[in-house]
Amino acid sequence: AAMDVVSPELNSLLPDEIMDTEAIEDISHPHPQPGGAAVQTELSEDTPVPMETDMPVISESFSLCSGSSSTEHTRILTTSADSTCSISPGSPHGLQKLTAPFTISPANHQIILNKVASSQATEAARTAGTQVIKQDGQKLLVTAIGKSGQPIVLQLPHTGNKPSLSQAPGEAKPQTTQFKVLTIGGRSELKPMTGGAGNQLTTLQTQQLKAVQISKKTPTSSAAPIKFIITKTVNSKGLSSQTAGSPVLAGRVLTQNSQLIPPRTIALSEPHNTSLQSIPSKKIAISPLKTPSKSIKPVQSVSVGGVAGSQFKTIIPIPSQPNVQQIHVPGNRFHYVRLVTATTASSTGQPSVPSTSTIPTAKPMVVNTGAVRMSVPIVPAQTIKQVAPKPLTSAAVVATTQTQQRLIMPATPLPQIQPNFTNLPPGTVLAQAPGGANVGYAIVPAQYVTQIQQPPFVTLASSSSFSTSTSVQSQARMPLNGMSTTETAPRPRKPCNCTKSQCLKLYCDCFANGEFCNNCNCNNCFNNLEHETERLKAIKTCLDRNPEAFKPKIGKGKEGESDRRHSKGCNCKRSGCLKNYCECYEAKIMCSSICKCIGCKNFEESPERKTLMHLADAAEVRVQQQTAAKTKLSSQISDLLTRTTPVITSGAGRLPYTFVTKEVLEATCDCLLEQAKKAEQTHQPSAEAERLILEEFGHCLMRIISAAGKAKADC
DNA sequence: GAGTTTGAAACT
DNA sequence: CAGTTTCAAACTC
Repeated sequence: AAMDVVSPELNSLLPDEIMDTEAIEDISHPHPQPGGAAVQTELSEDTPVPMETDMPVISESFSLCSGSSSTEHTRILTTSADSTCSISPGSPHGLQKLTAPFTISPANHQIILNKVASSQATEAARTAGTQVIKQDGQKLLVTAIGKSGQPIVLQLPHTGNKPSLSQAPGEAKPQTTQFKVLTIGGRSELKPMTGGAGNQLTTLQTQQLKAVQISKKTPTSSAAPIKFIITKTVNSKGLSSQTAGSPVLAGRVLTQNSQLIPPRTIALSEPHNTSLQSIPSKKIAISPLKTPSKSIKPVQSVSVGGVAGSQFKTIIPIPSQPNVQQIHVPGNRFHYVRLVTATTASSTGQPSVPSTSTIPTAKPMVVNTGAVRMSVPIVPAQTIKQVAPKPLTSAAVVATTQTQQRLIMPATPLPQIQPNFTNLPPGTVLAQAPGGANVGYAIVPAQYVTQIQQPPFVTLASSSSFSTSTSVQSQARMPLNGMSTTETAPRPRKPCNCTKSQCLKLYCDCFANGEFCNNCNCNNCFNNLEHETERLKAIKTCLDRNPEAFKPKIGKGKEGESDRRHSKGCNCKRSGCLKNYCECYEAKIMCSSICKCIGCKNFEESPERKTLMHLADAAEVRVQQQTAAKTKLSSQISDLLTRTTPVITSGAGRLPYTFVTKEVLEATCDCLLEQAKKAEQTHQPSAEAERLILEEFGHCLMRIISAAGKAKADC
């Protein structure tokens, strides 16, 4: 039996947000079959999954079905329960279906879906740019790496066969794993998989890397959590030779044939030697997203089932920037990145071999969690300040391939800290596997990106930073026109000025928002990677005090955004709730019945409030007008200079003739006339006179040229 | 920019 | 849970 990548305890504690942001599709069995384990998702425990549905089993093969049209942006991932994918009877954890909304960029068409049992495999795959998930000894590796139009390679190792993940590519042990190579038009090819050097990624260096990670959480009661991660990787040109040169351990990654035409239908079969039972129907939670992202086009979606049911569709907008894909999770202001590091299969007795030893180089892997609106800006790499390089064994880096943004997600566990995961702020390493396995969950805020400079080690993912507008600050900055700031240009968080709290208390806005301090003016700041331990302790303390500490204060009301209100209400006494001291006012929302404020004027009919709002509106308009005027003026000046100023920057510099102004011309003429008079007065012959005049003219020209050169030098 | 005011967070 | 203190942002001058 393979070790759980994520312990059941930890898994059960994982917050919904994590799943949401990961675009994890959960499949649960609504009607547990006799002899078959009921599939229950973690989300089903206490969180309704709106998109759950029953899915009939269509085939006995795990299949990925893409859209029928090559130009179609919507693709469907279909998994049906069969002997290979269903749970064996009596198995406490039954994962039968994998439904994963993920984006498949038309340009890359790379999908990596891994289910691997061993830690080495996990690490290896992770290093190789894949995500590994194991299920009870079963290994499922679906990997699609290649150029556009290349097939998706899926590998499904046998349950009984443990991958020798630590082995070098060349010494891969023969395995009876079978995988199905999916090609365009549904053309598939089933091949035996024997890990080896031949199974390597060979096209990584020339392609963009994107990944969508989809995992499934198992119910708390499940003894063996099952997680699926579907990763779509698109090689990025930015990927260095490191990536290219990194062999996939145990040969779990197959070389793509770049000559294939764009895939349309993807079918993945997963033969198993286990006596798994097929499940007639599945309850599939396609998307934990409570609300689909707005304004999404083009859209790529993955759904479970052979039918491209819209109800299963998770709409994932594809941003113009291939590497920027974000997930908008309403109600969540953080974006989460799950880090699943390798675990040691204790039950199997498989020796724990440091996977890193066999990994020649770190391989950046981008996990696209889907496009989202952003309210937390991703700071360009140039602004990266704090760097906390971590050993390869203790840190993972999430990176975007193009913007060079990286997230370090420290996987170093902090056993003594077991906070309420639901309320953990970003950047928190959630837990360590009970068995000592190195399992880390990291909730990483977008701003985390700014913490990292070096692209260390295992780069996992992601441009998926996002933040919904539910945070107090985001809402507070919502423009008066009602348009969310998340729709506009991202605005950097205000730097804090903490002096005594070490930025480890909720006094600090950065900390309170689950962000690291970045470009702040704080003193003795501990809210950074260098003080990971202290920060985690502080988080725990805050959560002990208030489990909701890191949740947005402004929750959506019953009727949606128009009815937002403060979760606790304010307690203002002297501000009349019409100053930014008031959290309600700051969030641009009315005080509600739960507020305990005194002398509140922040209600709908309040004349003071209306006046204030009008003033603010006017001020806003004024600022906008001024800004526009400045912009216009600047543009005009620039244009004027461009048109009136002669070419200066050309290779030869400003041309001398540009200095022949009217005055210069007159002076030159005067000089020439003076020379003519002089020649006349001295009774010079006409030829000599002409010579003198021409000579003077030459002198004038020289002077002009000299002046031009001097002027140029001065510039 | 220094000082004051304010209310949430932290503490008792 | 209430009262007090601490804290950093908001605000004023």
